[in-house]
Amino acid sequence: METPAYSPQELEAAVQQRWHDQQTFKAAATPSGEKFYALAMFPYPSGQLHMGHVRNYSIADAIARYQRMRGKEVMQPMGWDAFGLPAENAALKHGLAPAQWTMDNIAHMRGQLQRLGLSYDWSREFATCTPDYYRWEQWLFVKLWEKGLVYQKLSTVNWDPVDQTVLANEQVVDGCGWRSGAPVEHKEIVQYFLRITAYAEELLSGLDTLSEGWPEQVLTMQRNWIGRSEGAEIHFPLAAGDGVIKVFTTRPDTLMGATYLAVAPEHPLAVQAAENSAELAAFLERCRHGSVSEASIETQEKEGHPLGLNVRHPLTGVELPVWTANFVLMGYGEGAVMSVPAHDQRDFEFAHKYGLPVRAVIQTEGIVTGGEAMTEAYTGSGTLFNSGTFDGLANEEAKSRITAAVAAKGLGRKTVNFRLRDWGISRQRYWGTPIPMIHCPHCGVVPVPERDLPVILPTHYQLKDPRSPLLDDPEFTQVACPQCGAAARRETDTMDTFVESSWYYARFACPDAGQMLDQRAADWLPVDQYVGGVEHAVLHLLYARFFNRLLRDVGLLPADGAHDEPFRHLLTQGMVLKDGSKMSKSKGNTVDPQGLIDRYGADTARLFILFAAPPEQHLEWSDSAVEGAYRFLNRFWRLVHEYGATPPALPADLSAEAVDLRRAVHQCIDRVSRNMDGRYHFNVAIAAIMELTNSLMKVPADAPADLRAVLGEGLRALTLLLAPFAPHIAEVLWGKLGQNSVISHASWPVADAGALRCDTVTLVIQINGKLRERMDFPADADHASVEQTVLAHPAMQHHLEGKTVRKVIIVPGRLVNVVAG
RNA sequence: GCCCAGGUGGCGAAAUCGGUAGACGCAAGGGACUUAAAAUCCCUCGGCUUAUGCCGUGCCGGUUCGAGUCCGGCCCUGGGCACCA
Repeated sequence: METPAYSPQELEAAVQQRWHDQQTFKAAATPSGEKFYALAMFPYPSGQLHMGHVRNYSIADAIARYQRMRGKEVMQPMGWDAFGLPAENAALKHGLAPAQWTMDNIAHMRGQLQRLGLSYDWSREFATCTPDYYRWEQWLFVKLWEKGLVYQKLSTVNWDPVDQTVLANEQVVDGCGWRSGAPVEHKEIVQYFLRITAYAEELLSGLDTLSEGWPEQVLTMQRNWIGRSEGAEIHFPLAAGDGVIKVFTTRPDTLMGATYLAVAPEHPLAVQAAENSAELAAFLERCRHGSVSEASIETQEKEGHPLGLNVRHPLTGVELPVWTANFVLMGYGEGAVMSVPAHDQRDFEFAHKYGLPVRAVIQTEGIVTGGEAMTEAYTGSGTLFNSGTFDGLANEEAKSRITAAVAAKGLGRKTVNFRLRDWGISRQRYWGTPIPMIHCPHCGVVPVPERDLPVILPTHYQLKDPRSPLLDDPEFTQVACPQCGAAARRETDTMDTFVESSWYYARFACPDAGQMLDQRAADWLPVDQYVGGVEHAVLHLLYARFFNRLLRDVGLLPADGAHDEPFRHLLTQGMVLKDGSKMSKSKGNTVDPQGLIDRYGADTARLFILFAAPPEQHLEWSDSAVEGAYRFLNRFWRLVHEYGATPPALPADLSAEAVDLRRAVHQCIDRVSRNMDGRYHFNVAIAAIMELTNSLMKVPADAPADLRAVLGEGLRALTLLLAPFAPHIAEVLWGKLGQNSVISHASWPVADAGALRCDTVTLVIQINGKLRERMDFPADADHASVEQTVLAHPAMQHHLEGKTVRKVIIVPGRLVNVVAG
């Protein structure tokens, strides 16, 4: 019979229609068996699916399909992270409403995703820009405000003086506004903060519970981000007048070496001192330019200026000058540092630049500390000197002794500091969740009462400039105070879009709930496998871990310990690179996957992208390698069709050749299974599938019945093994092999231990670690007989001529190394 | 600047524990089939020298019978750095 051509377009459409009609991937409201919640990070609807999406969703779907075949009850949802800056940019550019642009993009991208044949339960889909979703964020915001977990404080933003608007770090290009080109200024405005630092200890200790399921790299990054450090808070009294400058240090042992203090340019004392010094005022003004991002602050030239005031050293009473420096961060610790040039490299460089004294107080053998000969700071451990009563102490011991001495004078204490800062969630932008607060001239800041939620974001504006249209819309801003009824003004700031992505995974369990979450969230959570880009290793993943605890603490998730962490296993996929750098919409170096899918079909696109690199590694894009995946699917298609329908039963007695082929079949099942289970080395799994296909293709059509039967067994196994990667073709070929069931719900094959057994092993024979020979041995040969056989072998005698055998190392099943000299 | 990764043939990569370096695929070259092309199938494919040899996993050094893998020190590339998502 003629083999029909493999035409993926029609085939995939038909299979997708069947899945749709049979609701193959719809998950129950509540799982009854062993549940598996598979989740890929939901996309921002930028307009076009890009390769990163295809990779992300192919990986997550392969996992979901594999777990489904392993008998788990799988739920895999999909939705849209729909608020954000690009919608405003696009709206400005094209004169559209951001809502319209966003919804059009969602419609288009939904079609693209559906074309990929991902096993989603589409009935759970939502977009975060709809009031049904963001209203619960507003509800939670008010709850957290009442609990004191939301508060207001001044914070620095990038300000474009021409466009009169706040800029995102991304919109600051070389220190200037991206549209206006004007030099960016720092501006302090009142913003809302979520008290994530109240959860710092728990977010840190929770990482220990994830050591099995999360990549070590991500855990390390989060630990460093939270940055718990033990040290001391030390107060330096002002020499003139009342008051102290508080500093935090992890090195109280070096206190006797402090020669000056440095405060942030925004520090109140710096601002106050500038009133009497034009030069200082000019310096502070210079510091007010450039991006506020940490990267730009840390890489700029280190500069400082004296404030013209002194503090007293808390122990010696000696007066030390106070400087301001552009590298001191207002947001970390107290916005001030004590400077010990001898034992801190940045202080050392700063002191040399400005001629400030260097006083060494820690010494160790072989290192010069102090004097002209010192060329860099000594930051290691050692013994104290130049330190009065502390001389001779080991520096670790000195930390607690000096802290105690300072504390005894009421000028400090031992403390724990975190690098983690509270999360500022106010955005002076339009396209986001309105912050549900009202500013009343009499009552101050008042939350919107629950009965008035949601505060709906108007969507009818046409944007003309970057300024938020909410500011100029009296229908939105004019409101009566919920407390006193007086005329009040509605808050026009919106929330950081990271808020939406911090709890969507929970909402997917109960997308239609009449409250933020209901019991179904507890039933489906935690997510069993989360898949997304490494670029989210810190921010998104930390915020979601924080939110999950907030949800627990307002009673929406059980406080049973099993629901503290939102994501049990995490796979951080590598980026798709083009020409060596990240493929991203902002860089404009994207490759449109649509052409790939149109030409070769979804199965080829998926198979190629999973085969090209292991999921965690970066994938450098290349157009040329796709053909190979397509050729393989064609080969497999022909092989199954040429074989025909239902395979015959396996005879009891198999020829040696059939036994070998059957071993290859079961080795393949074993290899693919081991590379799937928890490891997800898809590229190796697919290579094993290709390898067995090559072997099976060598079986001739007129081979003996036993060989043909093993071939049939192999084809059935291969089709099952291929199903997570190329599900459409697997579905059709499964039917071709005489199976009536849907392969998506078929059982994953299990390797037969008997078929894997092998009577002989090939050992590699080395002399001094260099490969010389290969020899076959019975699988159960003992060491003595192996050694004897190897040394007696003529080739070995030749190699060993004139040498003395000193030792023979035998690694069972692998090699023999003869040490000779 | 700080934090985290990665570096293996012409290319993407493979190598549970320290034990045959380069599976599988791409590209390339040769051949079969064909009037021809496409498709398909077969063969070769790290380097040097053409050997039963030597060298080879970014660079330098170390541990070991044995190092892509472990240790120390560098170099290069990528990602994150709190308002891109």
